[in-house]
Amino acid sequence: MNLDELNKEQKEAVLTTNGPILVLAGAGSGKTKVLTTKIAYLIEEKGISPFNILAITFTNKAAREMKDRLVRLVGNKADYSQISTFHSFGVRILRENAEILGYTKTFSIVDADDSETLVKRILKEMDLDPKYYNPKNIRNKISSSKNDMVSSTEYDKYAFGEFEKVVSEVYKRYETKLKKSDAVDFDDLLLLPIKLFKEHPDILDKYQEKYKYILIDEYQDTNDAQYTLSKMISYKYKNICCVGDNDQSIYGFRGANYKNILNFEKDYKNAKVIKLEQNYRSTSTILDAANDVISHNKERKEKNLWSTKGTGEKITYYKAYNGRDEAFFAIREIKNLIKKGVPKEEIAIIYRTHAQSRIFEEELLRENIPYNIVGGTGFYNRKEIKDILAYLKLINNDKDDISLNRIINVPKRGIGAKTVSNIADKSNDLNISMYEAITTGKEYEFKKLIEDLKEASQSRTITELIDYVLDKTGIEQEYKNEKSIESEVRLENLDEFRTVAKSFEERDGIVSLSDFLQEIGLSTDVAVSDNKEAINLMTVHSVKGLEFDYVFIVGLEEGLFPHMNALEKGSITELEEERRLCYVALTRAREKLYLLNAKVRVKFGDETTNAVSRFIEEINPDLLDKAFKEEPSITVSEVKKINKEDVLREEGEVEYNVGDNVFHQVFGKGKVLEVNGSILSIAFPHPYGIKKLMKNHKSLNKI
DNA sequence: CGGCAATGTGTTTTT
DNA sequence: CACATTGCCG
Repeated sequence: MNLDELNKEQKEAVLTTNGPILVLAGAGSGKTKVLTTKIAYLIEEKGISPFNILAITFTNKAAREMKDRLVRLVGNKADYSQISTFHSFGVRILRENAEILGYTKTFSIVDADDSETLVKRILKEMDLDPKYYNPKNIRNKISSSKNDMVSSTEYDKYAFGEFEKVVSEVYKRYETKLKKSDAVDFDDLLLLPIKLFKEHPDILDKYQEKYKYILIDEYQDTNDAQYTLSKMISYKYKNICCVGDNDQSIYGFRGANYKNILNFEKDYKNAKVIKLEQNYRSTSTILDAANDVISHNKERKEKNLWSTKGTGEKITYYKAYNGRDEAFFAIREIKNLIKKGVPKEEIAIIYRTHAQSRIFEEELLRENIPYNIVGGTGFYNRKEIKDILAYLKLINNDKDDISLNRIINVPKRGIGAKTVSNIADKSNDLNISMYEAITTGKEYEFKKLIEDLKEASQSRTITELIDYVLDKTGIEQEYKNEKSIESEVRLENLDEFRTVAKSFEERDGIVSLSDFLQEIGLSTDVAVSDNKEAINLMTVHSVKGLEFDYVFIVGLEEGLFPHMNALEKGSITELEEERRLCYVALTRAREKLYLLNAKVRVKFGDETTNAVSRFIEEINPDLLDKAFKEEPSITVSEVKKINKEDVLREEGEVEYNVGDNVFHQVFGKGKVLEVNGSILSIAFPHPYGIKKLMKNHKSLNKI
């Protein structure tokens, strides 16, 4: 095997196959390359069976990427290694040992939405006002307790205040209901394997023998449960290779503890520590900017990341007037890049929150530029998809009260809230599932329908079953009758769902319903529709581990990036996580970075003025090339004042007529082209062009 | 029970 | 703004 492409440290990381090793790898220092080469080396040179290798990543996207790269190195053998996220690894263990833990093999997985719905139902049962006891908040508390491995019984011991007592009771009921439904949540996928291993050392031993070689990517993002799990599996042979970078720790919100990476040497005696400090990815301009930003974090180990790639182009910084202008600028630049021959897949737009994607999507659609979008108001969050999934889940596991509740009256079949709550009461009293509790009435018709679907599922493939369900339940007919654009889209989505199921079947041969449900239960995006030759849109969290030649980071404003919630709490920890997030974003680019923000942004329906992100101000101005006319910049404290004032005139409305000359605070002199109610179209000199503005806006005056 | 209108409420990030 | 929840009426 040819290792000539690796530098000295990378080579050492690959060749050290036995014993614990920690690779502290700066951004772009080739850590994925080290991991994939190392797996290939184990298989090809050390004769290790691919079955004995476990590689863990943090997102589905990263797992897919790693698998693809490994296939390129060793061919289809790669399929025999377990390369997945912690959660899908957990599903596998659970599937193989379900009965021992008191579940069946066809257990359901509830996602974050379902689990919030469950919390709401419990609050209703307890007669508590969800306005005071916020369901989302309570769900988060339960989830983070689980991630810290605090059980409901333990939580109760330390629940003192009135609110915490309630959380404790909800937590207890939540666990009972899940168990009764033969269902697990995302956190259980980590906790139950740990429980299994604690209670059954013989089973743990089996897995330790199976997974003799363990590799974990993004180790700085492990939470307590993941940390414990990886320690357990690797305990016997200690052939564990963890790769990470504390400057890229961005999952604090879900309990990640970057100290795990610092404790590695304590946990594994005589661990070898290797530092990768040469960056192969980015130009020095990009790297300098990233270093400028991250150096403002106090809680960090100094690191010396260097590049030999040359200076490259300056970073383009564009301060837009509003979100639309920001998108215009980005798309105009992207069109130029494409014209110059840059492949579309080498361009990415990255943002802090999903909500920002829409305006870029609109402009890309308008310009006919193909794009992929990762995550977001995902496919699996659409109503019609959740409905068909709930049917499939109930067919697969009739104890699944969560799914039953969702679809017992979808499409409408005259079963109202009262009936449902009667069924729920009965099921609680007799300690049976809601499905079992149904014996009479219209709901019995529903039960007969499900019985028929179950019967049908025995002799059908998933795709055939989906068609059968859509037909028998009347879901498809309902949308067909509706004949609106909305219902057309829903029908298209259902078609897409068929395609997803089909590609599963084609990949794995015949798939069992529970395998199918358990696998897609963990995916937030539709991997199948990822097309090449398209530009990429995603959040900073999803972009980690990826790289592109041209990267546009948008929405660099105080309140958005860094996000308001981190600022409001005034906690340094959270601000520093935002900064690491920015570091991750900046270091994705190989050739050129574009930093964008908007002065005015629509939020909750009305306009707010944002100050420039502190992260831009932390970058040495010599690295920036400003693509806008300089005007007095707004400081953070000034914006606080502006936001309190109303930007619109309250009285003395000004009348505008076509041809009027106006002056705008930002765009300067202009001429009114069109008056349409309270909206004016005004021509401004280059580079602003024609803008639509509100006639009562304070920034606009008649001259 | 279902439909509609009024009212309220909220947006980080992922598995 | 967009969506969820509540309240009222047929």
